[in-house]
Amino acid sequence: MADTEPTPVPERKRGSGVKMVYDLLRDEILDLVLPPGSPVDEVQLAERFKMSRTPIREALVRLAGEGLIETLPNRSTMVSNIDFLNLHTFFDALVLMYRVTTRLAAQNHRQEDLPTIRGFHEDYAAAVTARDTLAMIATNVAFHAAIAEAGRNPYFTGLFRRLLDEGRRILRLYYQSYEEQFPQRFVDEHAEIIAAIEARDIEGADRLGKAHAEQIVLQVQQLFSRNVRLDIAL
Amino acid sequence: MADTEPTPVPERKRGSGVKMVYDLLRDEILDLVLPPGSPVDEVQLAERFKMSRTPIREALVRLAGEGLIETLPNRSTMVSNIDFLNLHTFFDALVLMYRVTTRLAAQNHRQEDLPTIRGFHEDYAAAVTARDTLAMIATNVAFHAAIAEAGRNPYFTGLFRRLLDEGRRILRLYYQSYEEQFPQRFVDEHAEIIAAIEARDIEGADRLGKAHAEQIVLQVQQLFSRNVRLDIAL
DNA sequence: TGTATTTTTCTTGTCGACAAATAAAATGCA
DNA sequence: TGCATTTTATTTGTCGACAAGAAAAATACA
Repeated sequence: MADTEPTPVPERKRGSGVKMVYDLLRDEILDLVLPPGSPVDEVQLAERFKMSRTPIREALVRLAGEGLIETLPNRSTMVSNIDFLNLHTFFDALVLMYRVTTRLAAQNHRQEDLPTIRGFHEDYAAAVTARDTLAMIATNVAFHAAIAEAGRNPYFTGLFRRLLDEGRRILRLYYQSYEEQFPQRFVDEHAEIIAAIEARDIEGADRLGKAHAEQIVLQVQQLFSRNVRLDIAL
Repeated sequence: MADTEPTPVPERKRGSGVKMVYDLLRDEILDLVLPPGSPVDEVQLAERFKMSRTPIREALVRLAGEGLIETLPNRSTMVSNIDFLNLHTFFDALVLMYRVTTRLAAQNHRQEDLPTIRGFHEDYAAAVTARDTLAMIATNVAFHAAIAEAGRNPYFTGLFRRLLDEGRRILRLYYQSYEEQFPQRFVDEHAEIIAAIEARDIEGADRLGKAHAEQIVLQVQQLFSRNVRLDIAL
């Protein structure tokens, strides 16, 4: 319980510690290695990373700023809970950002954006044929994040990135249960989206982005209600 | 130049220092007391607030997380610049958030939200008749922030708040020039928006929110181009 | 035994000092 | 004078230690 990692690195450069701790904790939170509610102890982290509490603290402040952890004053810090009761607000925001970023990509993308997007599209297709669920999640996120970048609106990409993070956490929670859940259909939809972006078909991209997002949300909701039903059945 | 404030408070409680510094710096940045590009010196702030660098630093990390300041590693920290070249991305995001939050308010508000919204509406009307420009900016922000809260989607309200902050900074920059710029018309539109929300007219609220936002953006853009033209003329 | 009160423990919040990195200033040299 | 090099100055990054606050444990008392 004390050493969760086999001593990452004993030596590092000035200024790199914060980012390292931030990135690693963020990954562990989003991958549910640190499940919601887990205590986050500064001293323990300081020992684990072989540094003083100061840079640890700075990383925690940043994580708290993004809502990934919560601090009870003078008492403790823990990984934020997933607000299952208000998941609909999450889905609303997610669908809108899918739409808007896809739309803006059709409007604002440059030629050099397309190879990147196509690359992730192919990675996703490969993950689907390999039935590698975790790779599907990761490449799907990368695909849509790349589209958002091509849309070139930092306000939207910022929110979208946070939403995708939270989605990653939620999907991890159920990733055992969805075999076949991200099917070939999504690969085809991705291809359509790319075509609309490339053709600068703004309304088409908007429509496809929305429909695609709603499909994904529907899948997750079904997954969700199925699991709840299982819980109740026991 | 050294003491910008007449010694705020020499005594304070454990844990309150960070929030105090954060709030004060945030206000000074948004009110352009600290204009874009201003250096933000940790030691100077520590002296000014009579505390050590540690809580100052934490406040700065949070401000950096919201993009209000920028840190050059190992060198200096300064107030973020306003990205005039990409203002359209700001306007796009602002209009969409106006729309969405108004729409969601019509859908999700509770009875107890309306008095608050009406209160800010009246404050704004009073500021208009008094021709108090700064009060107009402040109450307009409060009015729309209250509507967003009534929409009850923390993802949208979070982004909206940041956009309104940035707008506050931009408007401050030109606040000398716009007399009569927020006219009676906006008061009437606010009243229409309230009516649509109360009637739970979702599509109507959406439409009004969008139109209202576009009007505001238009005003700001006109203000902007007029000032640019002045600069060029000189 | 049950409850109020004191003590202890544990975690965070703050501090002052030092180290590292960068830019600016000073110096050397042709 | 012009340029490369060394030195200094300034600012941030990190550290270890201590203090404060809150919960948990221990104690006192009816």
